[in-house]
Amino acid sequence: MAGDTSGQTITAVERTALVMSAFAQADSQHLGVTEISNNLDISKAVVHRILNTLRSLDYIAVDPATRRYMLGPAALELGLAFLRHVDVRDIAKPMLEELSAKTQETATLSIRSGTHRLYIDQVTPSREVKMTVLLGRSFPLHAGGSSKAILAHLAPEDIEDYMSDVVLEPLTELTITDPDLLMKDLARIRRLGYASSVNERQPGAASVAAPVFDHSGWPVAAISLCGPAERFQDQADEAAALIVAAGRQLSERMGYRG
Amino acid sequence: MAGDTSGQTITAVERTALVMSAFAQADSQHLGVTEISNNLDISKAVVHRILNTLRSLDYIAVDPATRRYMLGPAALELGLAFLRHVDVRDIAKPMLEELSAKTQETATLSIRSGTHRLYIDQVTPSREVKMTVLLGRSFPLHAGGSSKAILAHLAPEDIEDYMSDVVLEPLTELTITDPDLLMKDLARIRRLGYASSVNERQPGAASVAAPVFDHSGWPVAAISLCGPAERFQDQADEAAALIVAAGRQLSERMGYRG
DNA sequence: ATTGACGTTCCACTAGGCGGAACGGGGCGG
DNA sequence: CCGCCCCGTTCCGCCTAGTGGAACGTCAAT
Repeated sequence: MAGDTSGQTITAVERTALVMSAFAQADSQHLGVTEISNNLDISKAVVHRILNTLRSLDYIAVDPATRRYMLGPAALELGLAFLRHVDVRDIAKPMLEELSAKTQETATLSIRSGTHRLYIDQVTPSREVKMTVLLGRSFPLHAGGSSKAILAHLAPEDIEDYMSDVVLEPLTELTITDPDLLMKDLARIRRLGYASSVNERQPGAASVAAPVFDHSGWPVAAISLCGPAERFQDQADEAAALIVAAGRQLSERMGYRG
Repeated sequence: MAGDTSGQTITAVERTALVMSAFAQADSQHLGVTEISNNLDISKAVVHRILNTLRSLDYIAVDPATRRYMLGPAALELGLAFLRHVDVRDIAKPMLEELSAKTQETATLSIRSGTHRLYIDQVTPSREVKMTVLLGRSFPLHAGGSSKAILAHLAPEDIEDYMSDVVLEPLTELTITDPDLLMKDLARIRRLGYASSVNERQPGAASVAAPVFDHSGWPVAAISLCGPAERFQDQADEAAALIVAAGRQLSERMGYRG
């Protein structure tokens, strides 16, 4: 993944990026020229010129008293711009397409909204019998693969709250309505990294789903593969592996640091 | 001011910083090589090499389908690192909450970044019609309450520089674009201790803002209260008193000695 | 006073970046 | 369905602009 060396690069730029990363990863906010120079094995002269250049554009600030360097406001601007631009839907779209193409089943994306979750996108395969979900429709967090994938990774106290505040209403005959059973299932989901569901939310439908974490580590969305129950079961394992990988990749691109 | 050219610099690094800033300030998340090349007047080959280098270190991500570029997770890491080291935000948080609770309007915190300022935090009230600002978005120092509160308290020569170097671009129909009028307003702001603005930065929005001084006496941030113009005007005086007190308190806690 | 460590600048060398031009491919309109 | 156009990408020779070892100035601690 990272550290790809394909294509042409510029060493000066690479060094600049390394210097910035040194600040991002440092414990203390101040770093000195020599310190950076030693750590990255770049000559002091170069480190100084890089810092000086970045300073003129507010990416780096310098404390005139101590002559030490720290990150500047422009660095923050970058980070917040990333957050502003990150749109799960855009990023997930190509993944949904790939997932659907590979399995010939329906791939969906849901986001959490309080005690519910709602579908915000889907890609369906080109075949006669297939599943289609209702975009924008909201479902409680205890029924269905995507729902459980999110619920399982909330803070323990939030899960407790959900269990006590929300009545576990059944959507089908197979919806889990017993808190203890649900808790057990959630633990299993955390262990496996994905949730699976058969006829829980919709009769005749089965799914596997993985959580999507944002930069602060909370599950904000879920990505799933679903289809008609009888045929879907056959490839559930394969689908699970795919969905876990997709969830992980999507989380990374949302800024989640595993 | 910003844009200091003292000392030695590296053009490749400067260009890199400009490219990154292009992403930070862009409205859309995707930017193309040609687009950047034209805007910054850098040859396509160079832009491509810069992006490719940054990509290998996760500062930039590329959509393989569209071949367009966007900010990568490392950019977020930078921003979060900056926040970790800046304590204005932590100190201000409870004040923002109190301000918002008392007035039932939105309280914001901005910091200066060269000739701009950007929102780094906000607390919004629980009501249906309310104002929300875009965190990380940067605005020039002449438009809006928070901007003017900072500008007014810069060193006189820095204000002069700003007026002469920066075109007073209008963001709305009511943005002050006449240098003389702006100077008069700044004087008023210094006299009153707070800045107020109606429809200057955003149509339909009004605000009052106070500067926040660091230990060396320079305005590094601004704290504000803002809301929908018509309803906010009614309690502007009350809000002004609150914001002045908050600004003073925050400055003290940043090490400012009146 | 002396030392050492640090940030900063100097200077000659040459490695490395530069950019105009050519290439390849994907999308859009005809 | 084809051709056109535009975009991202790479090529290649020129030469500028970055490099880094060394020297300098400054400060703090000894």
